[in-house]
Amino acid sequence: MNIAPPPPQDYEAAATQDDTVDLRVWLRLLSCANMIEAEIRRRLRREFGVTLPWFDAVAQLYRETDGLTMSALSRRLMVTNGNATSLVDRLVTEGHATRKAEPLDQRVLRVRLTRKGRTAFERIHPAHRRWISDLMGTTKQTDLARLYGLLANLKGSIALELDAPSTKAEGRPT
Amino acid sequence: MNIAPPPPQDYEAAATQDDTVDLRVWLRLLSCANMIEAEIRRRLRREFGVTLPWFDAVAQLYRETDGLTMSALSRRLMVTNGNATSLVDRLVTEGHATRKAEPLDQRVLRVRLTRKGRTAFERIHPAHRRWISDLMGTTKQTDLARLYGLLANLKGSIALELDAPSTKAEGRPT
DNA sequence: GGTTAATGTTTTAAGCCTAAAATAGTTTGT
DNA sequence: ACAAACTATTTTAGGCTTAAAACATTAACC
Repeated sequence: MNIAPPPPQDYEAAATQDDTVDLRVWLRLLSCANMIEAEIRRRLRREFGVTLPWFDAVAQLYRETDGLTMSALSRRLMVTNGNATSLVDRLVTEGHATRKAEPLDQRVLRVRLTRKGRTAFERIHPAHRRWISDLMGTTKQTDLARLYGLLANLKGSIALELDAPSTKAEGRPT
Repeated sequence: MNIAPPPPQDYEAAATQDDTVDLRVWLRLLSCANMIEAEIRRRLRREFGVTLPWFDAVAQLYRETDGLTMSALSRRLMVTNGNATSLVDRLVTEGHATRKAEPLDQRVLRVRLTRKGRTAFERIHPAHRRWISDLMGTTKQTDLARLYGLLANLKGSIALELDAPSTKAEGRPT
C-alpha cells in the first residue's frame, strides 16, 4: 500500500473531505495552472527579460501574418480591451508591433508584429516550448492525451453555462 | 459522425497541429482556469461587492481557527509575501481580520478572521460553491473523478520539476 | 557575547488587470 | 438626411501582482 501524499500548502489546502468533487477539481486545476504560470513567468524574466503578458501577446500576433484587431487580440489573451490597449502601446513604442486603422472601417485597428517583433519571438519560442515540456515531462503521454480530452469536455461545459447563466440567477420571468 | 467544434477564440487559438501535446494541454488548461476564474470574479463583484483575491484570502483564513502566519497565507494563496501584506492590510482596516505578533517569535505575525470576517464568508460561501457546481455541472461525475486523478499526477510532475530544475539549466556539477 | 547568517515581514517601483465611462466611427430605420 | 442604436477602441480610477530591496528578529557559530 502507498503512503498518502503530504497535504498541499497551496490553494488546495482549503479543500476538505466534505467538499464536492467539483470544488476539489477546481482547486486542483487552479493550483496546476498557477504553478506552471508562475514558473514560466520567472524564467521568461530571468532568461529573456520579458514579462509573461508581453510574451503571450507577441505569441498570439506571431501566428497571424495579417495581424489581429484589438478586439480579437484581447479575446485571445482573455483580457479586457483596455488591458490589451496598454500591452499593445508598449509593443508599439518598443518597435515590436504596428497599429494601423483599417481602410474599410475606421473604428478597427489592426495590430501586426514588425520584423523586430518576429525575431524577438523566434529567439524565445524554443525555450518556452522546452520549459512546458519539462514541466509536464514526467506525465505519461497517454495521461496527457486523456487530460486533453477531459479538459475539452470541461471547457465545453463551462462555455455552455456561460451562454445560459439564467437557470439559477433569475428563474423564469412571471 | 460529429462535426468539428469551432476553433476557440482564446489562448488555444495560438495552438497549431505541429505543437506538442504538452503545449496544447497547457493552453487548454489555462483556458479553462481563466474562464472559470473570470466568471467567479464577475459574480463575486456583482452579487456581493467583493473581489476575488479578497474572497480567496478570507476562504483560506476561515478554515484555520488559529489563523495563519503571513508566510503560510501567501503560500496558500500562491502569491508573494508583499501581495499578502496589502490584502491583509485591507482585511484588518475593514475589521474582517486581526494581525498579532507571536509571543515566542516576534518576527511572526498571525492573521485571524474576526467574527465579522467569519460572518461575511458564511454569507458568500454557499453561492460560491453553487457557482462552481454550475460551471462544471454538465461534466459527468466519472469524468470529474478522472480529471481529479490526472491533475494529481500533473501536479506531482510539476512539483518534481520545480524541486530539481537543474537537468537542463546547468547539468551536473563537476 | 558578538558577529554572521537565516528567517519573516514590509516597502518600493513598475507593470498588470478590471469595470465603467467616454470617444469615435458605422449601421439601421425612417 | 437624420437620429438612434450599435460596435471598436481608449481612458480613467482603483485594486492586484511581482521582484527586489529594506527592515527586524532570531539562530548559529565561533
